[in-house]
Amino acid sequence: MPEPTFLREPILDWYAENARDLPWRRPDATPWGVLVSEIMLQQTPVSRVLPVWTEWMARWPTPAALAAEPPGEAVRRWGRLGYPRRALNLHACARTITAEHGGEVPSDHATLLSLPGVGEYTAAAVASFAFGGRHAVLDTNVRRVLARAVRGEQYPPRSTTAAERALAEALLPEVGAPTWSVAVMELGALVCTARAPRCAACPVAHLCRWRLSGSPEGPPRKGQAYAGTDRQCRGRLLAVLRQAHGPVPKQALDVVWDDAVQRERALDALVADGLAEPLPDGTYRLPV
DNA sequence: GACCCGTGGTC
DNA sequence: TGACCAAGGGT
Repeated sequence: MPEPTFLREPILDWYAENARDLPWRRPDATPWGVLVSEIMLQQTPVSRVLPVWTEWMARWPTPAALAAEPPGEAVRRWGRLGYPRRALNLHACARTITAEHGGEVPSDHATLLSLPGVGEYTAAAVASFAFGGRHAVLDTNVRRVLARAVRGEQYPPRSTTAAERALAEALLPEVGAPTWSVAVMELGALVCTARAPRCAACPVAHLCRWRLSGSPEGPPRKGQAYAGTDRQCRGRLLAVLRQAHGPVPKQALDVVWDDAVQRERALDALVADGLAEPLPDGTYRLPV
């Protein structure tokens, strides 16, 4: 395997020339802005996050501002970003930060990790990008770049392994770790893409082990079915609650999904997740 | 580790 | 056209 540190210079030079100008990367971005961006970006493309993030920052520039709202308002303003529990998580983050951390986003990895919806990746990303900390940032982009360039595989393992963490830590420079991390992520997002990698534009194509071995196709990976699932049903039901500006009669929910058994199960799950609230009169609304 | 959780774009 | 994919996390 190529000495992994050989990757650093070319990738950092490439990033200096090709980095996108994203608002949460600007010098005036706050730790809160970074945290909001990282949670919005979970499994969600940048292009869809941009307008929602901008609205959130204008409306709720601090954790305290969001904490003052009912959780349902966060869900409503989440729009169609998907995985709406993230909106609830962000709202809970805001209340915890306001109540227990003096209104300031915590800077250390362990405390970040204790916040709802903040896992290993997000804690490392916020500690790095908002506070300059030195942490291995292993997202799907980084994992794919390292799998190809170093391990010679088309795709990384399905779940993160100890070997991947060890490699990411070994690559982390003593100085400038956050820039290195965002540079690898950017390379994965713009060049070393999952489907049709643009190897002609890649600064490390000449030492990419996967490329050098002929870019062999790995086994096909099964995607998740969606049509007809509870997830799709939940999405339809929640869309009705989001669009309404008050309680909606149950009949308004019934008309968006035919299968009554599945519909009731999904609605119960939304209530259990705190995304919907049943009222005594049989209507439903976003949580207050 | 397996499975669940939304949504829309892409080839 | 439908399968795959996108800065994951929780159970």
